[in-house]
Amino acid sequence: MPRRSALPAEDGSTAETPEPSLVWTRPATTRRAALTREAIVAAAIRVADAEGLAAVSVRRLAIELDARPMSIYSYARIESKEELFDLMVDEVCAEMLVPDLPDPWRPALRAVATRTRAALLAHPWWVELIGRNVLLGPHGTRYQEQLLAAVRTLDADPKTKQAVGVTVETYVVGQITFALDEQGSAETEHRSTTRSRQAVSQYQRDLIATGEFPQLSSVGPPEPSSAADRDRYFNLGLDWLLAGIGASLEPDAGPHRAD
Amino acid sequence: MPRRSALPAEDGSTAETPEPSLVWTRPATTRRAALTREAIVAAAIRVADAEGLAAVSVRRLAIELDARPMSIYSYARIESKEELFDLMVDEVCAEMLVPDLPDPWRPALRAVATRTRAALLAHPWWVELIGRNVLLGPHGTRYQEQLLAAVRTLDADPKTKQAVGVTVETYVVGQITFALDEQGSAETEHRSTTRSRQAVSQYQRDLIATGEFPQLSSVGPPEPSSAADRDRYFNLGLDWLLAGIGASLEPDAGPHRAD
DNA sequence: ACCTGAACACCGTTCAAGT
DNA sequence: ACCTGAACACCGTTCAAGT
Repeated sequence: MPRRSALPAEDGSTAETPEPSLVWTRPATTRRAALTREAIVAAAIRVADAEGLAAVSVRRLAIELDARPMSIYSYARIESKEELFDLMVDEVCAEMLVPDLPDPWRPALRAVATRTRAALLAHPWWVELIGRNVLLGPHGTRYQEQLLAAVRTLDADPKTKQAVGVTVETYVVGQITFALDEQGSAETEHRSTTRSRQAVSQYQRDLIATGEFPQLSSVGPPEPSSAADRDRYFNLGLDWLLAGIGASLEPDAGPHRAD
Repeated sequence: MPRRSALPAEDGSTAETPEPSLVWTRPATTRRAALTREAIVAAAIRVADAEGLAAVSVRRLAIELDARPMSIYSYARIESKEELFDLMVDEVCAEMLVPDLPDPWRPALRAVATRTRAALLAHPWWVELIGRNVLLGPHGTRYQEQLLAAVRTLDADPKTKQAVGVTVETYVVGQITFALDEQGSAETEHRSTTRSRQAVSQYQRDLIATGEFPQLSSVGPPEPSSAADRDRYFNLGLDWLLAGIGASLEPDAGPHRAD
């Protein structure tokens, strides 16, 4: 930032014209040039990851990028904040793409599910947005293509194969939704300071003590599960799902009919 | 509302004392008595169902209930808007309770899944909230109890049985998340006026035309599915899931091992 | 034409003042 | 003590004015 000394020469210097800066001291790119759509979306994702979706505001992004609020609209070329959310959703979809998708459908689906889950754990707010933002950006489309590619070796009609892909995707998103409770997402952590974990489990213990919850009391209070536990149960459910798909669509491998 | 005429008698009337109202003209219950927590939560759910979660604001509820904004806080006895969301989430959990849960785990899980799905289709915003609001209200706890009751006839250790319940719940929530795209939720409908369905499918068609999406182009563009279709695919995926669970946990009924 | 400052119509919540 | 009006510190977005 070149400073121009418009002050009267109190210090004895005689500089009254704007001091011409040397090319070396001048930044090669102006700040404006850095205010690209990519930078804006990246900043939004950074804020959402760290502080939750609620912290993503046009004004906050402006501060983050050292710009004025309305510049966010003009430089990202968005017409509303919701369009910014569209861009954020699509960006995360890029992270869900598996570099080398195996050919057989089981490992392929497992790879997609694992990578999708990793991306969603890193960007928990995605789940909140996907309910209202359709998956149709370039990366979202690529993700759908990947899902179809994963099931292409299955011997079934296209509609059914698509249903398999969607079912697996669906399972991952659902798992994440509940995993977020226990994991320490930005919002969850904030909540736990407000109403202490202790008060919460005390309340649940009191409820169970009424005797109205025989199943819950026999299992005991739901203890917080570790990350390793959650991985294990995620894979267990995925096993069940893939086994069921295999049993229904590849009856030669072990015929079993659902009731 | 009894009016007291404190105005000077410009109209010639001589009423300077507060006119005593007849008992018949006085409302039996004051408006304040109607401003209960139940009424506030019900109004919030009504607004969220009709116009989406974003339309639920303290000020809006005040208007809806003919009260002042801060009265919402005092009468619902909430300390923040987020606590109102907690109450809304728990209220919907009540709708997920199945009146007569069958004993065998398959029909029981099917009944829970179906009813959960119906509740979520009626209150799409629930999914948006559940990511950050733990299920620990009285009805939420009752729902967890129901999930455990549904799997109690399964021959497996408690942890595994719990995983079965969570997996099914997870599947339902995931399905809803994606179903909302296609169904006409409040927000989605608003969106479709902003960016026309036509522009959207045109964009996707152009993307596919690039040839980068061999799978998608062979399946054809994703046509909007009917409600009946969505029911069918929901049940299809649920069949796969239940079949997989059965095959893994009841190997006597048809041994099949997942790879 | 593209960019943006000021203004508008909202928010949730604090807090002091009312009863 | 309980309730609430006014005020505060934010929002997203419009629009007219700047360049």
